[in-house]
Amino acid sequence: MPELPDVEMTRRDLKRWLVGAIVTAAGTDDARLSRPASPRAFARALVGRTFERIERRGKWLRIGLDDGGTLFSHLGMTGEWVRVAIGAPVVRFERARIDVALRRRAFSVRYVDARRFGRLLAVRKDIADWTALGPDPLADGIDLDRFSKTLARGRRAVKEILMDQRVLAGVGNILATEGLWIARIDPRSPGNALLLPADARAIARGLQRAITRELADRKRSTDARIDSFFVYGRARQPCPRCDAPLSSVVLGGRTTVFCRGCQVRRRPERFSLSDRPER
DNA sequence: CGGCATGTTGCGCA
DNA sequence: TTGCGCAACATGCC
Repeated sequence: MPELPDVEMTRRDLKRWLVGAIVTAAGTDDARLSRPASPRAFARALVGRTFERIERRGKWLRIGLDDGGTLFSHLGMTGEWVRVAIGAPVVRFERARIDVALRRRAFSVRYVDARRFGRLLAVRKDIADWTALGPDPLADGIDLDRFSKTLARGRRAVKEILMDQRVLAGVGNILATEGLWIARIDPRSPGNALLLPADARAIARGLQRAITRELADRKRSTDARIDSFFVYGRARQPCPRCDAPLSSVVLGGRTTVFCRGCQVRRRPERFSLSDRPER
């Protein structure tokens, strides 16, 4: 499920379901998801409380309670929130349950996560995972000047820089892949080879377009996933723009699809003029 | 059975 | 101190 657009859709669901709702029962038995808090702390923090607001930054959700407490949720790789009738049986891969009452209606919200890479913890102060996040491209926009400087500083491949949550919160493998294809920039290009303002601008626009596109897509169908991507998951298929067969490489441990035909690879300036005099 | 998966983290090493 | 490459995490699905 997870990446900025999915988490944003989840935030909208949870806002409708939970804001103003009072918790009548809650529980989890998964110490892994609630780490470093205890599973018992989850129920203790929630029961009797009212949800006041829900915010998203990157792939994290922060849900505020009426007593100043906070519930943090990260969907990991396979997490999602679903709403069911009160008293409904445990759903497949359910890891936590929150029963609530809202405007005289009672229902249950369940956290479901097959692989359990997600997080779900009730705490009384912000966690480092949240405070360390960089700006959110959707909520905060991308400050081109700052972004450009960040790119120029590193020699890591630009795609790895984009997926660094301290640089831009919420960009994952899909968004980085799609955004760079839209920007026509080779994901292997080192950041310090992308010094032109036009490069930062193209990447920022590519990411924004990828986010907007996926959001619109999520709104429509629930399951038309892969089909909506330009290049993600389409290695060896023709590039939708220039028809060249799409290539695949591994960057930062993640499969990366791109087009050798229309995504420009930038090389770093390896030598200054004084290092390599002409002769 | 083998390979891959939308994410994060910790470890060994340069 | 920083950065890099990777294995590991836990499980489903093709």
